[in-house]
This record gives sequence, C-alpha cells and structure tokens, in this order.
Amino acid sequence: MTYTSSLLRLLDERGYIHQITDAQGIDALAAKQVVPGYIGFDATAPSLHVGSLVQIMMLRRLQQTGHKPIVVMGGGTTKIGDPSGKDESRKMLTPEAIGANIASIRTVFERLLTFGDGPTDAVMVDNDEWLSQLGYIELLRTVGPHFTINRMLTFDSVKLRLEREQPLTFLEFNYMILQAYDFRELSRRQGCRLQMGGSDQWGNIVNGIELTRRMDGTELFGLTTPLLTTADGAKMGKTAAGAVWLNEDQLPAYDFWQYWRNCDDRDVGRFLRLFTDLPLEEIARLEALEGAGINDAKVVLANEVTKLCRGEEAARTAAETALTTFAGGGLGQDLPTLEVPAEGIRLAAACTAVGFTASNGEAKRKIGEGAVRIDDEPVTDPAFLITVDGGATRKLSLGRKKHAVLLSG
RNA sequence: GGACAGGUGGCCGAGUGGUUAAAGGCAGCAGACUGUAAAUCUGCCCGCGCAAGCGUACGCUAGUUCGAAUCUAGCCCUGUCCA
Repeated sequence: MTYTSSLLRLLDERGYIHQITDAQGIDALAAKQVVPGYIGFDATAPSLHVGSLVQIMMLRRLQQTGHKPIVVMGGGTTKIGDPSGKDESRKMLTPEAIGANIASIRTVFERLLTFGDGPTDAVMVDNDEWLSQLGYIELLRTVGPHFTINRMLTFDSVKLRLEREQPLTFLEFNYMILQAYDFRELSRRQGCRLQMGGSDQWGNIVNGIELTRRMDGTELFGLTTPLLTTADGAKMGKTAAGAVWLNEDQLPAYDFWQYWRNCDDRDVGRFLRLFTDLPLEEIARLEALEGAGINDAKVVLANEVTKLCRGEEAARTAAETALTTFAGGGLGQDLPTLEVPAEGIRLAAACTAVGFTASNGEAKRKIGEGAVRIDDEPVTDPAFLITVDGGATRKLSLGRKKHAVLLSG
C-alpha cells in the first residue's frame, strides 16, 4: 500500500515493517500530528547489542520524520528477572546494577537520538516508575478482567512453549500483562500512541492496545519489524565469539567495524537501508556492485554504522586500521597490542595473551596448523620465542583476519 | 504429595562396568579455493605442560568395584499424568 505520512513511507521503503495493527489509522495520524512512539528495551546488560539496533534505528526514523521517540527501559521488568531465556537470564539484578546498566545503555541512544524537552525530542523512561508502585490486588481488579486466559493461550509466545512442552512459568505468563500495562501507562503519561518492536512483540503490543481501549477508550497503534536474521539464518548480533555490543567498553570499535565489514554479500543492501542514513539511490548503487566490488559497499556499511553508533572518529580509525592491515600488509593503530618483555614471550602464550585463542593448547594447535604468522612469515614452532627490539613493533597474525601489534615492553 | 520419564561437552544427541577425553550432527576455528563474502573440500575442536605426562569432565553427594557416564542409595532439577 502507499502511505501519505513521511514516517510510514520511510519505514516502508527501508524495510522496517512486518505488521501494523491499523496501517491506515497510523498513517493518517502521523500525517497530521506529532506521534509519540515507544519501544521497550531490556536492562539486563550494560549494553544493548546489534540485535536491538533495528529498534533503535526505528526510533531514529520516528524522530527524523518529526515525531517523538520514547525509549522505555525495562527496569521494572528486569527486577523480576526476564524468564524468557534459559538459565542465565534467571539471574535477578539489584536495583543498583539495573540503574548502572540503564545509564550505560543511554549513551548509545544519545548518539542516535536527540534528547530534550521539545515536542519531538526523545525521552527515556524506566517502567520501574510505575510497575513497582503496582499492588497485586489492585492490578488484578483493574487489569485482570480485561485478559482472558483463553486468549492469552493463543499468543505465539505462550503457544510455542506449550507445544514444545517447555516450561512456562507463571511469572513469564504475566510478563505480557505488565507489558500491556506499560503501553497504557505511556499513553496516559506521555500521550504515546504507537508501540514498535520486533515481530516477537506482536502479541504484547496488541494486548496493550486492547487493554488501553477497554480501560480508557484510547486508540493506540502497533508496528513490528521483521525478525532479523543474517543471510545464513543466524540471529543478528550474536556470534559464537559473543554478542556484538553497541557500547565501546563492551566491544572495541575495530571489532564492531569488522562485524559489518564481514557481513554476508546478500545482507549488504538490507543492512544499508536499515542501519544507515544513506539515500536509497546511493544504496541501490552500492548493492548492485558485483563480485569483489561488493566489498566497497561493505566498507561503506561498516563506516556508516560505526559512525552512527561509535562516532566519526572511531569509524575513521577503524577503517584506517583495516585498510593498512589488510590492504597494505602493515599495522593499524586500532589493533590489539601486547607488550613483549625483554626476555621475549613464547609464541603460543602470545596468541593467548592478545586474545586470538582461548587457551595455550588451542594456540599450539593453530600454530601447528600453520595458521600463525609473525610479520607475515608463518611460524610453526609453538615454543618459538618472540622478541621485539626496543622501540620497534612486530605484527602477529592468526589466520587472515586476526592481527595484533607486538611492542617492546 | 503420588506414578512414570528424564538430566551427557556451546547446542542437539549416541553411549549401560574397562579398549571412552566420551560416536554422530550443528555451531565454531584454521588450511585450500576466493573478495576480510558464500558454497565446497581438508584438518582441528576440555585444561596445564617443550615433552613424557598430569589434572578435570557425563545434575549433586556418598557408596559398590582393581576399574563407573554406565551399578546402588540419598538429594536437587525438568517434563508428563494423577491428587
């Protein structure tokens, strides 16, 4: 369908839209007034990762088209301990830890959104503000009548668990009620009219809309993004090496840049539309590049995303490091470094020390396989003693992609 | 509270007394081929040690045994059904 509001048009042409509760309704609303819209985020870690970036970018799009982004931090829900994952997510965080996480996460939002008091300035709120005030009996009486178990059982989040015969705790079952309540509360406090989220949030969003309609008679809207996976089917933002964190102190800019630089050919166009502000014509040109030429598009992608999330400076340094390291065979300043003591260090120990390998045993195996090079010369003796002359630097590499700088210590 | 089933390496999943650091698959890492991509083929894939070797590991604890992931007891956890 064609949209009249710039918001919906932008979201549509850039590939953010999976489902909308009432496409015409929200389009009409966005065409005539400032729409405050929110997305909820978890506060279980000191940083969000790339998996949340689509949502953050949607808030950015909201603001770009003249609307008001509301960032909702799940401080209240985090207090309970999000039960959706398996064992690790069972941990319950202290209020102090949650507060620290929220402060840390906020730094990324500040790069991508403009905060303030103006009508289209972004605001950040913590759902703990209202959730922790709730009394159980009160909640049951006011909200309880609007939910039927029959209906709740039909939601995918619940249904899938039951079908797979996986446990679903009462706590988790209640999660959707709290999330629904969030939407209603935001509608009352901030005049929020739109909730966005990943496609897995559809049920929660719809519940919030229904609850608010029944309790207050207010009409709200919901919009979800497609579930983002990489071309080979993996969830975005998680690699075997760990999550791709948005915060600098969780993941160095160089590694962040490399994540995008190494993306699958098939993902380039999609990612450029979702995660950069580049004009669509420019993206069309980039994704049309063929063969090795697509690498140029990947560099642009890495530059742009790193610029947005980490700043110009970080993006430039990471790009320069990549250029000199890969193309020039030299050394970039952004690479991990290791100070080598005067008496030298064994090759295997050096590999582990710079983080190439998890253990000396693994390092030895890799060395034996001929994967490790010093100054681009393969070395196959794990006991080889590396020394660095005073003031000089040497290059340590494992495979094509892992490089580090050795300094004299 | 009761009956039954089950808990194995990042995940899935074989294994019912020694030859099992534990088949196979997935994921991952490296090599070859390339384009810092994908696909494919090959190798690797608990830790320490230069090495010989040692230490840990099959939910937890205690036991049987020359020897246990495998047998016994108790406990914990999960699922299904019953109350």
